[in-house]
This record gives sequence, C-alpha cells and structure tokens, in this order.
Amino acid sequence: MKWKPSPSNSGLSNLVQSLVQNPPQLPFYSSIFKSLIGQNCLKLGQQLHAHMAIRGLVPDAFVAAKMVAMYASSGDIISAFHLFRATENPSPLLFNAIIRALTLYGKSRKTIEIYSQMHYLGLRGDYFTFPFVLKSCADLSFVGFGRCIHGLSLRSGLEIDTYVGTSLIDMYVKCSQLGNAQKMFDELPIRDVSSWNSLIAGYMKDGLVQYAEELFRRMNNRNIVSWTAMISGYTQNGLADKALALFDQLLSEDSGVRPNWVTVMSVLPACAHSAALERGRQIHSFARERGLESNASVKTALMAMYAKCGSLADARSCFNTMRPKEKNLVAWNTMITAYASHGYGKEAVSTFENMIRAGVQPDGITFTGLLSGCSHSGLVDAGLSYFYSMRTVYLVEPTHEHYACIVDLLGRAGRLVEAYNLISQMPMKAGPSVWGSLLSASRSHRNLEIAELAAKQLFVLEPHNSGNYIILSNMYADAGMWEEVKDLRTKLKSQRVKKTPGGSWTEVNGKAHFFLGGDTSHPQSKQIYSLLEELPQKIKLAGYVPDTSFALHDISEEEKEHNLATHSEKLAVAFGLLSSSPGTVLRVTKNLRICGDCHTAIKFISRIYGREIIVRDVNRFHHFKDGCCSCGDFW
DNA sequence: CTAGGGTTAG
Repeated sequence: MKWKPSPSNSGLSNLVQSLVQNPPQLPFYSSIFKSLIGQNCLKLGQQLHAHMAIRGLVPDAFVAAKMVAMYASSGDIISAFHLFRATENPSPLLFNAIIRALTLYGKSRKTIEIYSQMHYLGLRGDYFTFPFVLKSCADLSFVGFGRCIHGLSLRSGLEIDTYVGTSLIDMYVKCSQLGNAQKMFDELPIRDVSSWNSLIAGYMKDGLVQYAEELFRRMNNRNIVSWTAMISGYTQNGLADKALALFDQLLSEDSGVRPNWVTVMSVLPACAHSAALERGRQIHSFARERGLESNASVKTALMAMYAKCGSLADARSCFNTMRPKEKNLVAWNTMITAYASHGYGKEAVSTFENMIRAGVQPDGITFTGLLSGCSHSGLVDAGLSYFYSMRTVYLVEPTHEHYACIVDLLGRAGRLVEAYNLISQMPMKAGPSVWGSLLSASRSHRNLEIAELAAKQLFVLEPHNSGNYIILSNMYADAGMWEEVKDLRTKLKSQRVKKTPGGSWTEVNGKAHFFLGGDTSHPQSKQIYSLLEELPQKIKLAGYVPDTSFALHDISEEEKEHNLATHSEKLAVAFGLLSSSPGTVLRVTKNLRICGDCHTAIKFISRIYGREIIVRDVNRFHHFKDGCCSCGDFW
C-alpha cells in the first residue's frame, strides 16, 4: 500500500519527498550537529552520526568540528577525541574545537600536546586557541610554554586581544610571576573586569593584600567575581574579620551585585577561622533563602565551618542531607576530618569504611584525617593497620604528614622507641611536625632521653619556636637538673625566641570576646576575676590540685599558681559562664595548645556548673562534660 | 573563549 500524504502534514511530506529526491549531504548534517551543540542530546547525535556512516559519508574537518563540540558538550569527550583523531586534514577550526573540549574536561596535558601538533602542522593559533592553551599552561605551571605562547601572540598581534591578554595575566598569576602579570596588565590597551579580577587574585595569592585592595578600590565595574576574589583573598591571608566585613558590605551596598554560591563558599572559612558559629549560622540561613544551599560544594563548606566552630552535630546533619551521588572525595574527607578533630575516632573509621563501600577512591587527605582520628582516640592497632594498607590496598603513597600522624599515634600510646625507629626509617627527612610529636609524647610519658633527641633536632629545624625550649626546660626542672635548665635559658635568650602570646575567645550573641593571659581590659573584668577567685576554693573542694608543671620554672610556686589562674582560656570560660544562660553549651577557642592545668580546671568547672564546654585549641577539640573530656586526657 | 571556590597533622 502506498503512503498518501494528508493535507494537514503536506509540509512534512514535501520535506520527506525532497529528502528522498535529494539525499542529505554533509552541509545538512553539519547544520543539525551545530544545532545540537549544548543541547545535551547525545543519543540524537549518535544516531545522526550512525546515519551518516551507513550512508557512507565521512565527516570532513568542518563537520567534524561541529561533531566534536556536540560530543564534548554532551559529556562524551572520548567520542569527541576519537572523531578528531579519525579526521584527515584537520583544520584550525577542528583543532580549536578539540582544544576547547579538552580544556573543558581539565585535560591540560592533552591540550598542550594537541596544540603542539597543531603548531607542528604549521597551523597558527588564534584568539580562539590561545586562551585555552594558556589556561592549560596555568593549571600545569608550564610557565616556559606559556611564555612561548606569549611570544607567538605578540607576533600575530593577538596580545592586545582582551581575552588573550587576560589569559596571559592569569597564566603569569598562576605561575607565580606577578611582575609579568602586572606588566601584561599595564600593556593591555582594553582591559575588562576579568583582567582586573585576575590581577587582584594574583596579589591576594602572594599575600600582597594592600595591592589587591588598591586595585579593588580603583576599578569602576566590580562584578561578583571581584567581590568574591577579595573575600576569599582575605580569608586565605587569615584576615577573617575583613572577609566578613566585606561580605556585609556586599549585602548592604546597592550595587546590583548578588552573592552566588562561590561567594558563600569563600566567606564560610572566615567563620571557621574565627570560630564564629553564630555568623556561620546566619550565612547558612542566607544561603538557604537564596537557594544556594542545595549546591554540594556549599554543603561541604558548611560542614567544615560547623566542625571548626565546634558543632559536630551540625556538620553531621549537613552531611546527612547530601544525596549519595553528591558525596564526593572532598565531602567524605571533610566528614572524616571533622570526626577526627573532635576525637571521634571510631566514627572517623566507620565513615572511611562507608566511603570505600560507596566506591570513592581515598587520597592522602583522607588518610591524614583517618590516622589522626585513630590517634586522638587511641586506636593504635587500627591506625597502624590503615597506615600499612594505604599504599598496598588503596595505592596512596604515605607522605610526611602521614608519618607525623603515626609518630603521634605511637607516642600517645607510650611506644616512644618504636616511634623513634619509625622516624629513622622514613623515606624523607623528618620535619618539625614529626619531631614535635615525639617531643610532646616524651613529655607526657616522662622520657627525658628521647625528649633530648627530639629537642636537639627541633632546635635546628625551628630555632625560634619557644615551645620546644619550654618543654625540655620543664622536663629538666622536674628531674632536678638545674644546670641544664640554666643552659637552656641562656640558649633561649641568645636565639631571640619569639613567644606567641596565648589568647582565647568566645562568641556571645554573635560577638567575639578576646582575652590574653592576665588580661584586664575587658569591661566585665571585675566580675570575671571575682568568679575566677572563687573558683579555686570551689574546685579544690572537688579535689583539684593545680599542676604547676605547665608554667615556666623560673618563678615561685605562688606566682606560678597565679599565672595559671589567669590563663586566657580560664578567663574566656569564666566570661562565658557569666554571660550565657545556664544549660547552654560554652564554646571557647584558643590560639595555642590548651594548658594541662586549664584542662583539669575546666573538667571540674563542667561538673560544678553542669555545663558542656567545648574548647578548640590549635590541634583539636575538647568536649568537657560531667568532669570528663572527650580527649581522655590525652592530646 | 578569560577572572572568584569547599577537605590535611601537631
């Protein structure tokens, strides 16, 4: 039976008829492939490709370029690359298509390789080629190759192109050649906002905050990237207050610039840095309102913020709201590290096992978290077993950080000789973190012999770190070796050792209150000190004896006790007790390791006042509750 | 087409 066109689809039937009479040739396919670019219609593209093949049509370079772009934009870089390889007489257009596709997929080495072939064939790059090649140079820090591209673009006059010029600026920035980046910027006749933003990021990366600020002030068209570059730059340079202030300014200013998910991600580490839990929660709410919370990277940044601000529960619930497919390596690492830093070793281990079961390949950071978690919880055998299997089972090469974790793990368990032997077997030179771990373990286990070995190394590796001198000096004093104490004091003075002042802070109603040791500058100092004066009697009644071995041994016992009584962490805890309602959790952050006497005192305070107190020191969290600490008195 | 981003120990 013959097919009869009905009047209603005569347009279509005309099309079919004309297709039968004039079978489609390459330009026909070409235009359809072009229309499929960016439409994510892989199936349709494949069918069309097959259709061509059946009809014996071989794509030329022009059609292949469209097809490469179609495949790449539909997620199939493999087919894109095969097609590129199979095409004879590749044109610059085809090279541009594959170079763009490879860069899109982060294949920097391949990009450079293909560009080299292009160059070898005598085909010149243009302003569609160089930005991608330069980005690949930047990612790989191939500054030499980047300079060659710079030279080639000079010859073809492309260096005045805004895109090429900005890519050159960025390449120099990423390769740490700020001078060249600035020179490029100065010589670029037409700069756009990206050119400025690249340079701002460059100055921030090198810690030259004032130069970045100057650029930011001078530019007249700031977009969200400009603001975000400044905010993240402040965060990276430890200027959390400035980052938060600029974020506030962005919200209040009527500039029509709206924060996006990258902005939120950039400001969260500032909250984490200053342990500003309330600020962090506010930003979380803000992200939720703006619909930015669903982003998996934002959730990971929120997890890290909550964990570092002392709220493990919030970190965990963020993690639990993530869909299994969203949980990537960074998300798992963040959760494992969160558990580890709070002393929840078993949970760190089970999270790691879940990660493996989910089919996510661990990396070095995963193991740093896992091993430190085992260390914090005294899971010595588990930690050692993971350490030995990381390279054999998971194909992750142990680095210096991992050795530091294991020295710490053995040291806490009192296995100091094993720890020392491990150090001598390390494939790399042991640094301060490894020797520092050994020294503090020797102090805890009162092993003067090994302490001396560790300290000897540390005096060379970090001669200006006061902590090492103090630990060894106190150990000598405990052993009554006063000659050695005297020698060490002389050494300490001659080295002009810088002593980091101990400071603690706590957040009340979103405002941080900062205290130094013996600080009397706080408006509520009077009440704080009178509370602290009552404390010793109260807690001595509960069985507390001040441990003066944590003070420097060159003052009288009485003075020592007084110094201890006004350590910054005690001041912050006392202030917290005064200014928060009973039953709430107190959160205190200290810039150094918590002192042993304060640790004992805070344990008693948690019992006497019935408060949960969470102290973050440089290394980890201490959860004090009912007279006990989550660290099990070992840290 | 170029610019801004989350996870490491002690």
